[in-house]
Amino acid sequence: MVDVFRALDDETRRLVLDELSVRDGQTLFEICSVLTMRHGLSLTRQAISQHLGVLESAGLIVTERRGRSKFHYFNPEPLAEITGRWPTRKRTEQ
Amino acid sequence: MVDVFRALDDETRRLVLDELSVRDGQTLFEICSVLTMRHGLSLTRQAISQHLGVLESAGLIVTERRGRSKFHYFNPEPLAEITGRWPTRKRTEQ
DNA sequence: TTGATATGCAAGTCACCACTTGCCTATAAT
DNA sequence: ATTATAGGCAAGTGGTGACTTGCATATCAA
Repeated sequence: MVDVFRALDDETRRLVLDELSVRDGQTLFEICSVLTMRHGLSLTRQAISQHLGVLESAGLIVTERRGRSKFHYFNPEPLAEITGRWPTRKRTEQ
Repeated sequence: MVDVFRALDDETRRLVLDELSVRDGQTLFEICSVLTMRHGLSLTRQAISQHLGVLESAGLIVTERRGRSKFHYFNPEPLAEITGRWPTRKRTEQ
């Protein structure tokens, strides 16, 4: 089990969420190629797969398997743990 | 320079922000004692000091020195980098 | 000035995380 | 059946982050 803060503390994982926000439901191979093409990342498929595992463990993505493909969907719900924990604007000075 | 995601990836630092949200402008010693008393942490003063340094480097706290005391204030502005990066609710299915 | 208070700096240790490598499983196509 | 595609598992490595320890600096009180 990985918490949302740990999951977000990695630029590669944040880029994965960016790309799923643009186009939801991509496969591992699609995510690999888009990270390579659009962000210049040169990571192995296994590295990306491990990142997806972390994101799924934190609840930030949910997956659906069809045949030999596995589709990944962005789930923003865990982000509420961050937005709800602290006030977002400065309190009035006392 | 530490980014906001790195800074938040530590429960001790998150607790510091919690406590500053409750009572802003505490000194290092005050933060140490409140973490010990209310959260059962047994960390050295130096450990807490390093955490405060990380939070300040990320812009999440600002400090003000008066005499031999240094007061720490919570600054939530960097949190906007998180809340603004991804949609907070699930997109309508296509 | 002497001592106590509040904080800072720097080196060292330990554990964890990101990444790679190598091999394996399952589904689909020919 | 054989081959290719899509993904999974596990061990090993390198680097970094959290924490401690020891010493130093600065401010205030007596």
